Parts: sequence; structure tokens; C-alpha cells
Amino acid sequence: MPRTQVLAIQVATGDSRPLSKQIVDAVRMKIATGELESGGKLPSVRGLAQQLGINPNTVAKAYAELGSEGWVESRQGLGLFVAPPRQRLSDDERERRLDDAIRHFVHEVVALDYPPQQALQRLDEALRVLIRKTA
Amino acid sequence: MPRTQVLAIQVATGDSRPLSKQIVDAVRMKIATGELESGGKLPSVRGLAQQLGINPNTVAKAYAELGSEGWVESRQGLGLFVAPPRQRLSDDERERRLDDAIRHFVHEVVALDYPPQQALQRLDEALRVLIRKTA
DNA sequence: AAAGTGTACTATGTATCGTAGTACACCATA
DNA sequence: TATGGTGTACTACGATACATAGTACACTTT
Repeated sequence: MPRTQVLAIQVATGDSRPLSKQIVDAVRMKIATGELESGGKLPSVRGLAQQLGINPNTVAKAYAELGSEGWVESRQGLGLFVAPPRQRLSDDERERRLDDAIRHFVHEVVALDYPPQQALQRLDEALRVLIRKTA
Repeated sequence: MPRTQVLAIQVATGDSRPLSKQIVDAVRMKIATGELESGGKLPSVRGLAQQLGINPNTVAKAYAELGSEGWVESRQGLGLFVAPPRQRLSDDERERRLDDAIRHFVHEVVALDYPPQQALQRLDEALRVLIRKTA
């Protein structure tokens, strides 16, 4: 039986993102970087809720989204486990959502009047964390 | 007296962004790229609302935000005009908001399992529109 | 005087988010 | 068998954001 991983996660109500999205982002990142290995067990809904000091329903909502996106799988009565890697979205959907993300970032750069080249460099550094795993 | 510019803008309820933000983004972009020159006059609140088929209050909200950010200025009874370029945000605020934007983009790349190098290249192309004006 | 300008209100309806409580089927173990 | 832990599915409430609707006011130009 896989051992439950600790999941060093922290959430903040002051964050611009909803609590459930903060959890989804954090778990997805840990899976993508390999910190959470395929087949590993996630903390229980009630356990993580108590650890974070938030409502169990909020954790359940985050877990439901991770499940619908194919990142985790649930075994009845046992818990949630990291799913094996697979294609999770259609190519069209991927392109559409990346376009949205690019548009969002460009508009923010414009709003801040931030030097584009410098912004690009900052983003390049932030993306390096992923290159090892995705390459 | 400056002539009212036409402002080729279109909004869509299907867009993920609120209507008011769509307007703010579009106007900011046109100012940043030089399509709207400093001192140019913007369409009236009621005029743009009719053109876009939305409520005047929504346009007023967008204009209010553009005003508070320093992109436009209002002259009593005359209308809204593009303000001269200036420093609009503190360096700390700029860095904080860019960090947010970077985090958002990275998380989206992870969620899509999109090749980071490819995403960076796509963003580089999207940012080229700004380089001419900002450089 | 009339029309057009930005701005400031109140009000209504819709949607999202987080919290709270309850309930159910499933599994492992004492 | 009984108990406790698992994910999941509901309902309900309050807070917030968003768009719409309507009204009103001070200002400027014609």
C-alpha cells in the first residue's frame, strides 16, 4: 500500500486566487515537477482541510477538479492517488487556453508598462523549473 | 479641439474577461501601441455603450479604472482624453503584479502540460507588438 | 435654452466562492 | 460484525463581483 505523502502546501485568503484554485495549482505543480510521484497517495479531504484550516468542501472541490483533469484518481474508500501521465486535453483546447494565457500576460505587461524584454527574461527563469521534467 | 477617435473595439459576453476589463485592456493596448495618441479624445460613455450594445454604466466603470490608472484624463463637460505618459505605479507594485502574472502563466503552462520552450516562444512573438513603442 | 459630457447614486438579477451541515457507499481493521 | 476513515453528493447561507436599469447633478458647448 502506498504511503501518504505529506504535501507541504500553504494557502492564504489574501491571495488573489480562490482557495480551491491555490490547492489545484500547488498539487499540479508538485506532480509536474516530480515531487509527487505517480501512484503516490494524497492527504485525505478532511485531513488536508484541517491542516490548512479551511473547510473540507473546499478541498473536495479542488480534488474534484484535479480528478476531472486526470491528474489524480480515486479508489473507492481508499483515497486519492496520483494518476499515471497521459494526454489530458485536445490540441485545440490546449492552443485556445494558451492563447488566453498569453493574452492575459501581454495585457498585464501593458498595464504595468513593464519592459517586454525584461518580462520575457523573468518568465524564462520561472519556466526553468519545468524544463527538467518536461524535456 | 481634438477630434474624437473612432476606437475600433469589440466586446463579447463569451469572453472569459468581464466586459469592463475587455474595454480597459483594449484601450490600454491602443494607447501603448500608439494607435491612440496623447491628447486624443475618447468616445463618450453613452456613445461607446451604444456602439458596443452594452450598458453605459459598464463603459463608465471601465473609463473610471483607466482614469484611476492615469491612462486618461477627464475635462469637465468635455469628455475623456488620453493622458500624457507618466509613471503610474510604484516599483514595488509593478514587481508584485508581474510576479502574479508570471505565476499565473506558469501554472497555466503546467495545467496544459505545454512545452515550456514553445510557450516562451509564442509569448515572445506576442510581445513583439510592444517593443517598437516601449523601446 | 438645449444637448452632450463625466460622474455618482440606488436597485435588481445572476454567478462564483467559501463555509456549514448532513448523508451515503465503499474499504480496512480491530 | 462493528467501527472508523475514505471520496462524493447534496442543501443552505452569506459575501462578493458583474452587468443591467433608472435617475440625478454639475459642467461645457452650441
